[in-house]
Amino acid sequence: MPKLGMEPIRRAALVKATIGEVGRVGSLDVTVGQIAKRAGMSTALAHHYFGAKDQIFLAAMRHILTEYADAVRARLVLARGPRARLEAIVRTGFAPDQFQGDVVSAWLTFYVQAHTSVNARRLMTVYQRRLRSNLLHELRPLLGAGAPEAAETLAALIDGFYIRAALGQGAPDGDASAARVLSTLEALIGGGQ
Amino acid sequence: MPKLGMEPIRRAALVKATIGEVGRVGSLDVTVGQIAKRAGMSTALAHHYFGAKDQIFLAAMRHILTEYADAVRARLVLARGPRARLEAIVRTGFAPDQFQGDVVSAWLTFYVQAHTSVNARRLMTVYQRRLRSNLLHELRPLLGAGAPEAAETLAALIDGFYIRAALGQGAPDGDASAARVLSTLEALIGGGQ
Amino acid sequence: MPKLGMEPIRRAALVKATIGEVGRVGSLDVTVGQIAKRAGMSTALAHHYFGAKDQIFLAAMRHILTEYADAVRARLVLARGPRARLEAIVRTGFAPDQFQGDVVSAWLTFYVQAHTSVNARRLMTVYQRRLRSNLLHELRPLLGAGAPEAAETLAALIDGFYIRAALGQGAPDGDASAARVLSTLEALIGGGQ
Amino acid sequence: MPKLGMEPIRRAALVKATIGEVGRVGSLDVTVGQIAKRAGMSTALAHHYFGAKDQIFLAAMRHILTEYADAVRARLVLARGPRARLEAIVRTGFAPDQFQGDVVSAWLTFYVQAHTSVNARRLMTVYQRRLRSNLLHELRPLLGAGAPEAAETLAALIDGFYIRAALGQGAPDGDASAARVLSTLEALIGGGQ
DNA sequence: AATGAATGAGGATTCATTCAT
DNA sequence: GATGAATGAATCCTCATTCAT
Repeated sequence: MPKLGMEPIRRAALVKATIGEVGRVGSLDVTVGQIAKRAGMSTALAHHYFGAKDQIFLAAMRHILTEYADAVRARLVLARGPRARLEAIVRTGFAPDQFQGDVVSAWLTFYVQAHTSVNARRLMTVYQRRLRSNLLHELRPLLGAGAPEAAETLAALIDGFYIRAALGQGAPDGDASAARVLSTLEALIGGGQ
Repeated sequence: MPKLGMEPIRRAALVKATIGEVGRVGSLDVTVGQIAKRAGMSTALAHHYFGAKDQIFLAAMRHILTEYADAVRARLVLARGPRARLEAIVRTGFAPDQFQGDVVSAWLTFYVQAHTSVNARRLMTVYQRRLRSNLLHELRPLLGAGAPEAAETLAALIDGFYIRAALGQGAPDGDASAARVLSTLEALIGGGQ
Repeated sequence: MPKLGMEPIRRAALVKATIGEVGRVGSLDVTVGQIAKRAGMSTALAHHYFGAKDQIFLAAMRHILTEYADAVRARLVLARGPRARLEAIVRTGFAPDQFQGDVVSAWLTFYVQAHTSVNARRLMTVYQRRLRSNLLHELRPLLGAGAPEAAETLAALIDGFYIRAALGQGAPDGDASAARVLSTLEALIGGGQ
Repeated sequence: MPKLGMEPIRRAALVKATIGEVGRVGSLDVTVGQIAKRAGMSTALAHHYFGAKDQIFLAAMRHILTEYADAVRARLVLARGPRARLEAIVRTGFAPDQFQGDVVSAWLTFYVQAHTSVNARRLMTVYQRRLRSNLLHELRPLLGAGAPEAAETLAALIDGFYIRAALGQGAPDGDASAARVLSTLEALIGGGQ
C-alpha cells in the first residue's frame, strides 16, 4: 500500500540497515541486496533513492558522524569548566548510544574506508578536525603549550579504544574505556603542571 | 624454466605482493589476479601454492605479525631495565621497518578483518596477548596493581596512533608517535608513583 | 490542476518528445523516463496514454510519416507536369521541415527498426509503396518501360542521402542533396530518351 | 579440453557470432549472452577476450570493413581502365560475400551506431573517405570537374540500395542493385559528356 | 613447475510496468 | 487526470577457482 512521503522514511531505513549490515559483517563487503532486504524493500528501490551503493554508504557514514556530533554538543552545553567539558567529550564517544557493537564496527569500517574514498575522507577529516579542536580548546587552559600534543594523544587514545572495542567480542565496555581515557587525561594534566 | 625448490620463493613473493596490494588499496578488495600479477605469476599458480584466497591473506598477516614479533624480540634483548624495555616495545611498532605506508595500511586492514574471520582473529589474539603480556611484565615493577590498566591504555594508544598513521596522507611520522606514547607512559608512571 | 481533454495534448507532447529523444540519442535506446521527462510528465502518465513503450515509438513513427505524406501532397497539388511533380516529391524530403537533425535521425532509426518490428515494418511498407507509386506515376510518361527501374533508383538515392545526412555532423544540407537527386533524375531521363 | 592458442579462434568466433546476432536482430540490442551462446562459450569468456561489450561490437565492425576493403582491393587489381574499375568498386559491395542478409543488416546497424559512438564513427569515416576517394579517382578522367558530385551521388546510391536491402525481406538481390547503380553511372557519364 | 582456458556464481544497476492514492 | 512508490526481470561485468596441458 504505497503512500506519499515515503522518501525520508525509506532513506532512514536504508541508512539504519546499512549500519546494521556493515557492523555485522565488519567490512564494506555488503551487498545492496542485503541492505535492502534488511530495510524491507527491493534493491531497485534502494537504488531509486540513493542512486548508487557508495551513496548509501556515504549517507550511513554521515548519519553516524552527525549523531555523534549532536551527542557531543548536547553534552557540552551542560558541562562547566574545561575538565568537565573534556570529560563530556570523552564520555560521548563511549556512551551506550554510540558505543554499541554495530555502530562501533560500522564506524571503524568507514574510518578505514576513508583511506580510499575521497568522499569518505572528507567526512572523516571534518570529524577529526572537530574533535581535535574541541579537545584543544579545553586543554589549552590546563596545559598551555603542551595542549596540542595532549590533544593528539587523547584523540589517538579514543580511536585506539574504539578499534579495540570493535574487535573485542561481545558488547564493549564503554565505561571502562572512558575511565582509562580520563585517567590518562588526569595523568597528562598532572604531568604538565 | 621451472626449477626445483621454487615453493618458498613463490610463497614469499605472493605474501609480499599481497601486503603491497592490500596496503595500496587500503582494503581487502584485492583480487588474486592483482596479487599474482604483482608477484609475477599467474593466478593459477597462486592458487596452486595457497589453495584459496583467504589462505594468502592469512599468510600475509602471519608474516607481518612474525616480522613484528621478531623485531620486538631483537630490541628487547638489548634493553636493560623496565623503562628501557618498555621503550623498546613501543619504538618497535613505530620503527621505519614496521611503520611504513603499505605495511601499516595492510596491518590495519587485517586488524579489521579479524572481526570477521576466525583465523584472522586467532592470529590477532596472539598478537594482542603477547603485546599485553610484554607491557604488563615491564609495567608491574613500576606500577604494581595499576599495571593492567596502564598496559591496556598503552596498547590502545599504540593502536590509535597506528590507525591514524594508516589514514593520514603521506609518510607517517613514527618518531613523533613514539614520543607521544612514551611521554604518556611517563605521565602514567609519574601519576602512579 | 488536471483538465479535461488533456489526452490529445499529452499524446502529442509525448510523440514530439520521442522524436526529439530518439533523434538526439540516435537509436531506440531511449527510456520511457527520458521521453516522459522531456514531455514534462511522469512515466506513469506516459504509460497511461500509450500502454507500452513500443506504442509510443509507433505513434512517433506514424507522426513522421503522416507529416511527410501531408507535405508531399501539399507540394503535389501545386505542381504541373511530370517533371515539376517529380521535383516536388524529391524536394519534400529535403525541405527544412523534414530535413532537420532530430527528424532525420529519428526517421533513420525507425527505418532500421522496421527490420525487426512487424508494426514498424507495416508503416514503412506503406511509405515505401506510396513513394514508389508516386515516382512511378510521374516517371512513366517520361521513361515508359524504364520507369520502374528509375523509380527504384530514385527511391534508393533519396534514402541514401537521408542516411548520409543523419550520419553527417552538423546540420544537413538539404538543398545540395535535392540538387544531386534531381540532376541524377535528369541524367536518367536524358539517358532513357 | 582446453588447448593453447585459442585466443584468435575465440575472437573470430565472437566476431562472427556478433555479426550474426546483430544481423538477425537488426539492432545493437543484443546481449553478450546471446553472442557468447552463438559462439559456443560463456559470457565470462567473451568478456575475458574483449573486455567489454562495445569492444566486441567494434571488432565486428572492423571485421566487416576490413573484409570489404580487401574485397575491393582484390577486384581493383584485376580491372583495367576507369570504367572497369568503377564497376569493380560498385560490384564489390553487392557481391554475394558482402551482400548477404546478416552482413548487410549488421553493416547498417553499425552505420547507424556511428552517429553515437566516437569509435564507430572513426571506423565509418575511414570507410567513407576511402570509398569516396576510390570513386573520385576513377571518375575524374571521365567527368572532370563533375566528378565530386558524381562520386557523392554514387556513394549515396550505394548506401541507399544497402539500406533497402537490409530492410527488404528475403535474400537481397545484389545483381539487380549493382545493375541499377551501374546504369545510373552510365547515365551520369553520358550526361556529363 | 607453470599457465592459458574456461566457467559458475554473484553483484550493481537499469528499466518497463503496475498500483494505490 | 496524474504521480510517487515499488518491483521483477534482465544485463553487464568481475572473480575465485578448476583443469588440461
